[in-house]
Amino acid sequence: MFALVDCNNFYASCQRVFEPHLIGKPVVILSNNDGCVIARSNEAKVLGVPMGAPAFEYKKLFEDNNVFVFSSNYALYGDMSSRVMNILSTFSPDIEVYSIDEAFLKFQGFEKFDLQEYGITIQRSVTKGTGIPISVGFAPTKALAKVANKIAKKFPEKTKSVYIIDTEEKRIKALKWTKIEDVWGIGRKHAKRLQNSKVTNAFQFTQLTDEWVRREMSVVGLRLKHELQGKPTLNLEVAKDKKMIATTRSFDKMHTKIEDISERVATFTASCAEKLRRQNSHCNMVMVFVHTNGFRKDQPQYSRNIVIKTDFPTNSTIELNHYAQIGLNQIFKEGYHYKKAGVIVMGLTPNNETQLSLFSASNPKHQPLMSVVDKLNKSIGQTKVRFASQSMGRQWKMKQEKLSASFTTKLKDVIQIHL
DNA sequence: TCTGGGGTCCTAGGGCGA
DNA sequence: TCTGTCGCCCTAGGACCC
Repeated sequence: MFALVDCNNFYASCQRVFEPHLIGKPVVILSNNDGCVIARSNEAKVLGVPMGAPAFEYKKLFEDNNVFVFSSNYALYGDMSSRVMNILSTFSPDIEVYSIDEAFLKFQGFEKFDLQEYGITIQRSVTKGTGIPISVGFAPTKALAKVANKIAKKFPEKTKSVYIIDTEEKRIKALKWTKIEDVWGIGRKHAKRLQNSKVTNAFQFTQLTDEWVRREMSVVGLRLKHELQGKPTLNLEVAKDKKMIATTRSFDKMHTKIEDISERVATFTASCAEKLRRQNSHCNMVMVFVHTNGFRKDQPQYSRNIVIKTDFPTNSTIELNHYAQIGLNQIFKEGYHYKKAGVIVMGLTPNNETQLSLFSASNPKHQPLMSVVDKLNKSIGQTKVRFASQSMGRQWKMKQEKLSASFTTKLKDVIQIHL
């Protein structure tokens, strides 16, 4: 049996833990730059705030309905997430942290257990330990556990937020209830294609022939079909090193000069390099991209990316920025209003497995320098130590007008209780 | 005026050596 | 020497996830 544990409206719930007056009120969380809505409480969903809604379009609705609006606070969410995962890992040795707010747990040898009771115990422990409400779905496969979880979340009173698919009858009933576009692994494109073929729920999907599914949706679709039929094809995944690392941002306003973009690219590269070193990896490719604002149909559009191969594997900020700037210079075109840029490092290898180059090598002085920079930034606060290519004078600030305190990760933000 | 960010996996098609 | 075939590797693009 697998269980999928999912935190309810995770970001909104994190805010509520420290501001309990928000319970029962509509709450939304905005993306970086306070751009779009990326999380909503149930009350906000009822008001008709869709996922991904541009914040400026809904400003009036927020004001009219006293919606509490927050900028995203990843320090808080990340810390709360690890607390939830720590508690979950006490219930099964086999756990896959699937995302910031979800985890799969595997239960082998639990046949004699009353899973409904066990699920409720899990749920109470997490809520008691963190204040975050969760839903639990049990089923013989991961895809069915996702379905079970959705039912638990949709009918909290009836299910006590725990639902188990453990009979053929329950499986078929659950699949008939699940709309095809809500199935895990079926995105917009496939949902549309399936609907055109008169497949509107998950049960109908499982009735398609293997050949059709294989042809139209590749082995990924076929695996999903088998999973929904109750035949396990997916197991828990072990945490692996990343295969690429990206830092990309939209700008608060549009930029036309290469000096401005160049500074941003230097900062993004520094961030990628720092993440690389944290993962104990080197990379041998750097991709740089720039975009104009696709929403401004009145302006000329331009977007390009370029991949630069490094001469040797490296994780030095200085060396990587050298390549990133070469890339930027090749793709930057005058006369456009740029809204977004990013740096992605690829071709990652662990530090101890890097391929040496015959003719050139990473500057040996960089390693100790980088480790000092990382240490300093860790002890005195992120990005306090910067490279000259990252402008010191100018303040690039993300729009974060509604940022809450970092209640669990900054000493000065810890809530004080005076007795 | 204002529309996020960071990932993974799979397939098709071309280059290339055996 | 020329040609066909196979398999491997790489890349671009598409689809998906949160």
